[in-house]
Amino acid sequence: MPPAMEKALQLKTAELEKISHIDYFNIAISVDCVIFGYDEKELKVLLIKSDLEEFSGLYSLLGDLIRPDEDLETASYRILKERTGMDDMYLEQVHAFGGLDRHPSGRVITIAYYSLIDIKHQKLQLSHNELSWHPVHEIKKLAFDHKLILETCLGRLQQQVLDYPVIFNLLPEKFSLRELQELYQAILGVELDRRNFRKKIVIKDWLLDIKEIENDVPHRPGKLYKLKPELKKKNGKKKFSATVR
Amino acid sequence: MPPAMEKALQLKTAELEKISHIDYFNIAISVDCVIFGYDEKELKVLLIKSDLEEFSGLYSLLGDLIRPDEDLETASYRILKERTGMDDMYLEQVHAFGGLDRHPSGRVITIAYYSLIDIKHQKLQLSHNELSWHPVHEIKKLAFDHKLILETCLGRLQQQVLDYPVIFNLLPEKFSLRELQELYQAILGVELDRRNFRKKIVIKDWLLDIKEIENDVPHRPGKLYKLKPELKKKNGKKKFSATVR
DNA sequence: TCAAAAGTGTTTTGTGTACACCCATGC
DNA sequence: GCATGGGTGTACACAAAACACTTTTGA
Repeated sequence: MPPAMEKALQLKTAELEKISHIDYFNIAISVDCVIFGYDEKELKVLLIKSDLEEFSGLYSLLGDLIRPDEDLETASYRILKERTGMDDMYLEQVHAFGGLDRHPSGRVITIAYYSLIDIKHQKLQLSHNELSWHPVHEIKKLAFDHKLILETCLGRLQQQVLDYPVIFNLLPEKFSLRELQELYQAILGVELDRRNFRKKIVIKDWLLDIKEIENDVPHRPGKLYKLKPELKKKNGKKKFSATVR
Repeated sequence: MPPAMEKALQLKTAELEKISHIDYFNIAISVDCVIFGYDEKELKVLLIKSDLEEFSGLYSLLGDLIRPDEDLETASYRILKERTGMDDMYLEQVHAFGGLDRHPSGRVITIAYYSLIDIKHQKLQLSHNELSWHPVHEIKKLAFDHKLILETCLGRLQQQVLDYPVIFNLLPEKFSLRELQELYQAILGVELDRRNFRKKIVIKDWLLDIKEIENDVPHRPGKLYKLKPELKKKNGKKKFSATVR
């Protein structure tokens, strides 16, 4: 018996004695990452072809079992690093999913995170050629309960974009207000008025005018902005002052 | 080897082979419930004296390991039922906590829920005399990482009370607007203007005037209200239309 | 000179907030 | 009649939404 299991036998909880102790360790724990990207004016998610027979032909989120010596965030960052080559990505825990039959091979409880990444970022290396980006709104069916997980994470993202400067993780460092507006529209699924959008963004005081303009556009170039550096923390939304309500 | 563990060996994940398979089952999973109540104009939480030596003298949240044959919500409801005698309580998942050293007896990942209950409800039976209600704002130290869990759940509750009619689970069926306002104040930790509060509540259209008035009050009695029955679902905030923002 | 998008301001409407008085009841 | 909270309305500030024209650039 491995030491951690021995240790756990010392746990005192109300009902522990009613069930064979070893059964409590028949549950595996995984992390699944919904990795959002933005390209061609669409919100996309990074998926992999499922390697389970039960789900042949279906795609699934990127996930892995949690190792005994790593905490939840460490596991998530490991998956991101392994799959994309990047670290220091924005990451946020969303929800735990623990349905009895969610995994065909056994009981697996998963903790879902979402992550935001610039698809065009030079460091992004999709190590595995079974990985591919899929437009979020065109996804019909995924392996496991991953469609539900995706929808839950999208909902959380939609809640957060209005109050916290997280969206910039989906854009290159320099961007125009048009690109930013198109991104909001893609995430929220609404059309926004250009003038009102600009006013609202200015009020939030997130942007730095870097005194450059677009080039290579077949029309009048727009000004470029950066996210203010002090807001650039990849994780920990607690650092931003939430909107007072 | 128990069957679920055998099954799990079939799991194919990127890094599985690098670590002894059995280690993946050295992680236990629990549920912890932050059970909020409201009494004497204070928000309270139901705690139990910790039965671990390491935490002697400290209180902890109510929790238990998840059984192999129950899903997360089932485990939470079981704990609520066992400890309070009530079922059909409002319950909401908040966050998973998985720090390596959060449990002194071994690796335990916990999924935190918060629950709302009317302390005065006739069916509430605290089965175990080590259970007691503690004012949330006076709690300084708890066993494990339960202080952090409590704060996280309180934060979530504070977010939700403004947009969803969840707070009524903390009140008796009939209540006055004064009681409701005092409850909001206790949760949010702010003073509210009485006239503005009433306007805001009326707009939300959550309340039913039941044409009764308080008695036993040493002043002019206020009107009594109920939550509209169609909003009374104990769980599933998805049923309420979220505030458009 | 045309196409495409940038940039900009005013009006209206709704919401949040601050604030004061009279009323009904129990004691 | 006094203490206590119940019940109500108005004015101001700010935010959100609707809406159109001129400017700049590349092709």
